[in-house]
Amino acid sequence: MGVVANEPWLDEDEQKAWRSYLLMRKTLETHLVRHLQREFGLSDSDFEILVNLSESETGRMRAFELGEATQWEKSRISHHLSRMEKRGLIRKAACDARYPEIVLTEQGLEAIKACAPVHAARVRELFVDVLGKERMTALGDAAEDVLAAVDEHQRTSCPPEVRGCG
Amino acid sequence: MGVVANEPWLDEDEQKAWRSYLLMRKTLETHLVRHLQREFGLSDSDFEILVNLSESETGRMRAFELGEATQWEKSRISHHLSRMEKRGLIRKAACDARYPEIVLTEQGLEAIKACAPVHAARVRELFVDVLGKERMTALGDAAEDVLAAVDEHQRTSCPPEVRGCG
DNA sequence: GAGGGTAGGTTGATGCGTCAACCCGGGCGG
DNA sequence: CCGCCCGGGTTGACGCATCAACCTACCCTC
Repeated sequence: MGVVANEPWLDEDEQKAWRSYLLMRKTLETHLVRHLQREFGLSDSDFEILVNLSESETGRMRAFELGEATQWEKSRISHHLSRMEKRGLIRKAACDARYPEIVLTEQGLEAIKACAPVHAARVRELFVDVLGKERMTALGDAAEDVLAAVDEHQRTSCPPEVRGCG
Repeated sequence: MGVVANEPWLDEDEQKAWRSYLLMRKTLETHLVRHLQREFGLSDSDFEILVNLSESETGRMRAFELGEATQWEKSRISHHLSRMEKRGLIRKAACDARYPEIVLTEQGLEAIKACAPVHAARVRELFVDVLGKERMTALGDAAEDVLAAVDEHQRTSCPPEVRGCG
């Protein structure tokens, strides 16, 4: 039907690059996530939480700190922490008499210690080493620029209540 | 706890670039998806199907062709097409006496015609123009390299039954 | 000290993505 | 003809992500 092809809102090169990016992004993520899941029984969300907890001084954080760190919505945090608690990866410790702290359990610590190096090696093999030092830095910078643009776009062209979570 | 920080499986620069990439990827996607959803009531999955259908000669494709085009699992295709049919964006036409063809409805066509230019403009603003011609091409090339590496990795280090969908 | 606002968190509904299991018809070896 | 596999497709169950609504302790102001 050529709805898009006949009115190229992105020109050919732009389309090509954009679609390559989309494909890479999806393929790489799917691949990494699948491995994490099959080898360690962890989802990428589990991994993200565990990384953040394990990087903290004490292995304990408030839920909303995790929210800031991960940029997730609070309800997502809440839901996911519940699931992780059921599986014994974390535990909620009521110390503040109000807001529980999220504590990394022994099991959670084992899990992250086991899978992090494997995961990192895979990231290195499939991304870091493929791109090489220079393109990595370039990509990092590019990412910052895009992030800035999105932030700007959020601030200027969205009514505040549309901006969402953060 | 410094589990990760003390044993840097990626060095500092690598981490920084990788995490910038992750953040950009998520932020950009969330932003685009949210707009698509709020302004047109379309999910990114809807959009992807509609783009593919609308780019075909006839506006009709077999489900498995859509599967190839999108790289989705067959069950995902099936589920999603059902949902889209319920909403009147597509329709299943039984022409082959066995496998139905997926047909773009009038409504589906309207939807994609309405949202594609807006979406493309946003992609341009937040991505294409931010990066500029050169970095775009560089990124496109980089994406191809990463894709190749993942393909390679799938072929070599995964047992065939783990490789998944396609 | 009563009312309102707000930040942190929970809950439920709904849509999406994946996995495993199944269905079904066509091709093929015996 | 029977049994088998295989490709295309559907289904159900489950975990995940988002949205909207709600709860609640604290703070502020009057």
